[in-house]
Amino acid sequence: MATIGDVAREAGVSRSTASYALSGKRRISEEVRQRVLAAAEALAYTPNAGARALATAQTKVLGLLAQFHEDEFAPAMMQYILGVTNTARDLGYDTLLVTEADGVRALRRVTDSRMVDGVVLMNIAHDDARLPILRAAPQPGALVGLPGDCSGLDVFDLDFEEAGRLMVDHLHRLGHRELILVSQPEHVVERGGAYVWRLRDAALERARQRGVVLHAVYGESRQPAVGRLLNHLLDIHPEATGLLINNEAAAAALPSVTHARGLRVPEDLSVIGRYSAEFAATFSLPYSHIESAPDRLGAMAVRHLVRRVESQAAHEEPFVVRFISPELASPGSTAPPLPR
Amino acid sequence: MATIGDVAREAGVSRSTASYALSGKRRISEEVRQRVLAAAEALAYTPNAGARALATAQTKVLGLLAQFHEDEFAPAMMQYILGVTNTARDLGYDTLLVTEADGVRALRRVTDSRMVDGVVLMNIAHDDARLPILRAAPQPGALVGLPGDCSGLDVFDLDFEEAGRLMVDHLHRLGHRELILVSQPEHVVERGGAYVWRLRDAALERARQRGVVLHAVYGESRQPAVGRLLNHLLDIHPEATGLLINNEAAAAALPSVTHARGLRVPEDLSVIGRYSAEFAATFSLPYSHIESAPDRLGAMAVRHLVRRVESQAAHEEPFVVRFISPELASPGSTAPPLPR
DNA sequence: CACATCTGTCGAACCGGTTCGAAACTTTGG
DNA sequence: CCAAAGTTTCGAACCGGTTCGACAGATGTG
Repeated sequence: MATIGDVAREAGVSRSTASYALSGKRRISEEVRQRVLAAAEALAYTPNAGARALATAQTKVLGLLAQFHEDEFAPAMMQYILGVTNTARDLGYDTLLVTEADGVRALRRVTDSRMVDGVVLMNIAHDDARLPILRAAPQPGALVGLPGDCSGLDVFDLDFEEAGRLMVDHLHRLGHRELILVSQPEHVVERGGAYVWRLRDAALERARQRGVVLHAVYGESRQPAVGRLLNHLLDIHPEATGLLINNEAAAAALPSVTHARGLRVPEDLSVIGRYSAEFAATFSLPYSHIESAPDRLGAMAVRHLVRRVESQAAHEEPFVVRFISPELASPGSTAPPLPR
Repeated sequence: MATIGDVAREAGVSRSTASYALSGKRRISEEVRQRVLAAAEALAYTPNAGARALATAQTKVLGLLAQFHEDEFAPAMMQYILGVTNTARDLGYDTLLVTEADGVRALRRVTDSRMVDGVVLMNIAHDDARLPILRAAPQPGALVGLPGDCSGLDVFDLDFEEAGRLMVDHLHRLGHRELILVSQPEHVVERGGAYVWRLRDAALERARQRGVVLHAVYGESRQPAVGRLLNHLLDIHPEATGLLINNEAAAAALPSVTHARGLRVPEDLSVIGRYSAEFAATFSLPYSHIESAPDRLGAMAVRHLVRRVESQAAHEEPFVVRFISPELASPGSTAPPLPR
């Protein structure tokens, strides 16, 4: 494999001249520059990433730290990952995907060894053990998900509170007065998945204000448990005319449940989910839903991260906590409740 | 951040002694070794990955090159990725996930710049443009998926031919004499997705041998097209008593179709799919299926790759093409056909 | 007691880039 | 025609590790 020394020799110049000719960081006469470029081309020269990283203290790699819990819904993760890798590449960065179970060790390893210029953290827990490490790390970081303490961090998330309010308001406006909210399983909350209670508590609050009855329950993450649960809920709340779903597995399972019960959506039951358009297409879910925009979130986090990595000025800027506003998409599964 | 020079100074030894004390590649007196270890601990020393890569010509990173086509079924990909990243980590490697649309450029970049010690290629096309690059690269590679020409490559895939035969044999043995096979959409084949015709052709051949009528058709990758197609197929082949599915989207859409038509599985229709257990659980599919074992395939590819990377001997070994034998899992959706 | 051997440590070179300061060569102006 | 200024290129140092050969001191042998 050709080194810059080989290129320099081939072009008949010194290594430094070759370097400057290729990087353009100093004026090099047009004639010499062309010779160097031709030599590089002829030798198929590509800079050695390790050597460059050592010299410039930049790796042009971002770390993406994800954690996969057995009981979580893996397909949804893919969209976040693609949002991150594609955006990173557009900005000239590659992505080191770390899925190690021990997130603290993983983060320490990639930052301490300087394998990455910055990191994106996913699956943020309310009291995430990785955050102290990140705050102490020399590289900047960006979170996708809201922790309890955002100090010293750039944070990006869907506005789950607003999502909860939006769901309730929309159905209240249509005339619904009794709703069911199916959240993620309880252990997701125990693990610190704050978005679950953020949406739920805001929805409950808004329901109270509007005089709407809202039954909020934890869901399940697997079949057949989640199907059983949905049936049970519809059994014990026969007066409920609307269903709010903050749980991918429950959304995916709902069509067969309504079908089996002979329920028409939206005539007999209005439904609003919270998931991505991609997810809706994959599972062919016909419900109105709050777009959770995983690709946009991943892209935002990376763009901010790269700005902080590259610009000395941005490095000093105050930290941001930015929420994507929830939007109600294709509202085809909600309607006024039928008079009883 | 502490360098090995800092550690050496702290311990009162030379840099080389510090290096040997930490790596154990030469005898160092116990007393000095302890001093160095203590100094490293005190300074929270972690080797700089770039410097080490430069010195050892090893990055301890593997490349994972995946390609995402708009019309493909993304959720299934996640299992392969996790199989690769987790196995890699167990063996001491991190994973660079590259999802760039231009796979050739991506592969060239990561290999030429020596960012990785080896690469795993996914989404292999029959005539994959990346393969010449890989064969010429200094790093070894492993494919997950079977290309037309395996020469000079380590290849790992499910035995799709055997899967096709297994499906036909199983239903033939139960007494079925007319079957439908729904494959991936035609454009997947056009793009070079050989596994589609490998399974189909083997199934057709075996059906011919057994005197079974097999209607093989291309499927669709999205709702509502795939649901329409399934209905249409059941309409025009009323005598068919078994359905073979080599198409994730079709498998996911089938329950609602059979339900709507009032078909009981397996009494009225026996069904065998080809997908992973993880996929089955996610979509709560109750069908007998051939396990496609994405995590095992990913793990196998990585283990072989790492062996080739690390062992001089393995580097010289002949290339392997290894197929995972298909296994029929939870055969609850097949039964003898009802007498008509 | 001289000499060979073994052990533990050090210095220097190397990996392949980047970058700074200075040297060599041109051009300009008095 | 010479000095000053500007342009272009070079040499050397540095980034942070690893590794080879050599050296010093301790140990063993005849």
